[in-house]
Amino acid sequence: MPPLAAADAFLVLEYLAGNRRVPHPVFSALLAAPPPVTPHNSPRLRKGVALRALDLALSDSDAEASVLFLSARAVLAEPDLVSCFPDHLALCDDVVVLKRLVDAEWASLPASSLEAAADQIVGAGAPHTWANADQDTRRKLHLLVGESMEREILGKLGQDRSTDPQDDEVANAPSTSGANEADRAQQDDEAHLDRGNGNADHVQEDCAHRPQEPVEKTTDARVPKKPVTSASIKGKGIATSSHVTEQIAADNNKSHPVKGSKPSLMERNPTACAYEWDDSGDSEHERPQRKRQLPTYEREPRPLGPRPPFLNRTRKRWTEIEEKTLIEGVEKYGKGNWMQIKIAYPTVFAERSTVDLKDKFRNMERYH
DNA sequence: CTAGGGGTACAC
DNA sequence: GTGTACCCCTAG
Repeated sequence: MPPLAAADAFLVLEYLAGNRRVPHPVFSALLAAPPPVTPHNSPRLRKGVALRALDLALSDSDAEASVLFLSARAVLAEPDLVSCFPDHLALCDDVVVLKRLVDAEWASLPASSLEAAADQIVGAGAPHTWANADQDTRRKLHLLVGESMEREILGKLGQDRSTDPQDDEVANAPSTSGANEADRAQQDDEAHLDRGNGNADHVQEDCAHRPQEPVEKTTDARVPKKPVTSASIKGKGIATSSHVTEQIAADNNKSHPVKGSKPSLMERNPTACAYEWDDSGDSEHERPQRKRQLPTYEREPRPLGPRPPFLNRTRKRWTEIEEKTLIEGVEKYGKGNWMQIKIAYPTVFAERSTVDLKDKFRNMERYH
């Protein structure tokens, strides 16, 4: 894997700085690692660093309140950091209140460039971005978000991508063509981006869940009798995310200039979701609005002994959309590349594991 | 990570 | 009871 470019490292660090679940020592190590990134490039990064220093000062559980308070005051008075804190923090004279104010500061951190860019592509800004994109940009956006998401976005715009011959050309190009390799390579980037978004929103704030329409039991989704041609993507050339993102950012800028002097592709996606590692939860109905408060990596230990059957997951029937997408994925990536398929359709398969995909396809082969 | 075996739930 | 759907476990 090639070393991270400074610009990419900055984007990652800027996001991580404001992610309170990333432990301070881990973040410090990342900050110290090459390529060097100056925290002064981004208000979020600066403030994240400052809040981490404050967190550290307030985190000694053994120390008395007065000691914590003095440590915190020292941080608040540091010349490099003082401009990052609002005045009322320095005026606060109670540790408990100060901790609450710090929590509020964490919660009010601005979105990172990555999140903001994702939002522009698949989030709230998507309709505007897509509506103003020319053919070339649209094709690149397609490569980034994937077919399912593109359909969703264009659906909102009242458009149909099937009328665009160029898109079809991209989608249907044979696996040996260079165009398709680029497709694959960029879809890899898309996948990475998507995962990043999910994580981002997990921490950031509300994440509007987009359930698939509850289509009842499929009647027409049929698996091809012959196993689908396996189109392995392993070993293909992979474009770096920075190449793709820079190009699209440039194109985006052309078609609709956005705020700031350095618009980025990686904008925030309020619709993306990530799930906590919690075996007991059914993610569909219990997603807190503000997730930034999550304090720790800890996870409920699984009870020992034999596990009662089907207590971990609720049984969820496959929708027609899921089945069709699975078939499409197998046609595209080949049977057996379940991880690739899951990554390629993160929204559709958000609640399906790779094993689920494999099992479902096996059942479809068996019984259809 | 994937394939395959096998258990349980559910509809008929 | 039977067939199917969904899920879990485990070996490679």
